Amino acid sequence: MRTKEGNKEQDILEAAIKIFAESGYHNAKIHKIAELAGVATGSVYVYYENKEMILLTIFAKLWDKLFLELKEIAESKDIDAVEKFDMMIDLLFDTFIQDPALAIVFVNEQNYLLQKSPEKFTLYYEKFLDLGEAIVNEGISNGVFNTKIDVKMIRSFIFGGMRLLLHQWANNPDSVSLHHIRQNVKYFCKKGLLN
Amino acid sequence: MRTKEGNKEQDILEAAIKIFAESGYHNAKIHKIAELAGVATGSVYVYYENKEMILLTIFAKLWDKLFLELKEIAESKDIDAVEKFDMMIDLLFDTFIQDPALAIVFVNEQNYLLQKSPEKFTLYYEKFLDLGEAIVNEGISNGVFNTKIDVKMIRSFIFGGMRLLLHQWANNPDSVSLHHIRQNVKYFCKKGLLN
DNA sequence: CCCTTTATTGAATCAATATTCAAAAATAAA
DNA sequence: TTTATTTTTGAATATTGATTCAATAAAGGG
Repeated sequence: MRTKEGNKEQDILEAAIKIFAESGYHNAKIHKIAELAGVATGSVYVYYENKEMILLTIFAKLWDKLFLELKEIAESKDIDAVEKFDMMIDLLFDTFIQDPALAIVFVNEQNYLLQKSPEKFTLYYEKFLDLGEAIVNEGISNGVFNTKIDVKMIRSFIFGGMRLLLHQWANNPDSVSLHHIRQNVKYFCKKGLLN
Repeated sequence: MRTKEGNKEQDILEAAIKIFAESGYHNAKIHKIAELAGVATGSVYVYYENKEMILLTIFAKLWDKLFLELKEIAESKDIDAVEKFDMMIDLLFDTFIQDPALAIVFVNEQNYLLQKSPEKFTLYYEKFLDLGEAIVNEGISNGVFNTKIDVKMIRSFIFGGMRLLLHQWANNPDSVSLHHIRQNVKYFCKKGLLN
């Protein structure tokens, strides 16, 4: 009997995020991922069925985390909608500030996956956006947010805007502080949403 | 002497937009583009150096058009900043409403090109965003737009938000009217921007 | 210390497709 | 017509890189 040394599954995933971020999914070579992870090329296939499964795993874990944390926020009884909205923005920024490479992969490859195998994760993605929508709707019911706005649309708009800013930041983290971006986004969105 | 029949260069470009939209750039096959354009595989290479040049040409033409038209708007003396802002949003929506496939390619492949050969077209892209920024700055000088906002940031935010909405619409044009999207975007942004 | 089991390896395979190019076809001028 | 020139063709080539798998290594139980 031989036992597994270290956590190659995780090592490979982390290496893949870096390589995908650097070269883009389609130009990323499996042997480069293996090299960075410190394993043999073949080992990658012991842990992941194929290249696409690696990408899928990255996204599944990310959306899972985001969904669970936003759920916590959305369901909290003693926080008002405006505050929840703030926390949602923070959640996204905080998630990516810890891993710029993940932010790049997220922005660049999300559309590809959505096109390639929607059934596999449209679910998570939609569930997350639905929670965001619920928060805004709560604000509307309570009379703090504007009723003139189509919430489904604005949730996508805000999400798209944040995505682009995150991407720019992740590609060049020194050019602007994420804190500054975050402040502006919150200010702009709340001004747009509030009565 | 033999003369060219029709306009294969254009036919190929139009076919490429459709195929890229449908399969994504990386999964698009040259022979499929040729087939749709009604030419032989080899003919594609008579008109375009390689696959990437086709994509580059699509973007160059698009950005060129957008830049020139926004320039017209931005430089006009007898339109105020708020109206110019409106027209800018309209310009983007009008461009893509005529060609949903182009909208999909635009959203999906822009980041790839930006990463692959920034030098080749960062220029156009930046020039367009700069014009948008100038419009907002004009509104600030005239006291109609809010000074608390970082214009460079918000121009990206708005652009990113519109991009995502366009993408959703282009993938499923019947689900929402682009007119409705446009109204909401204008309303939300102006509320966010105005004093 | 051997044996069995499981983990790891990486060179060889193999499929996919972008690109090339020699041949064929079409046109216009002579 | 014939010829010269340019366009078009699509089968053949060449490359690349994902995936496989037989061989090797390590670990634990007996």
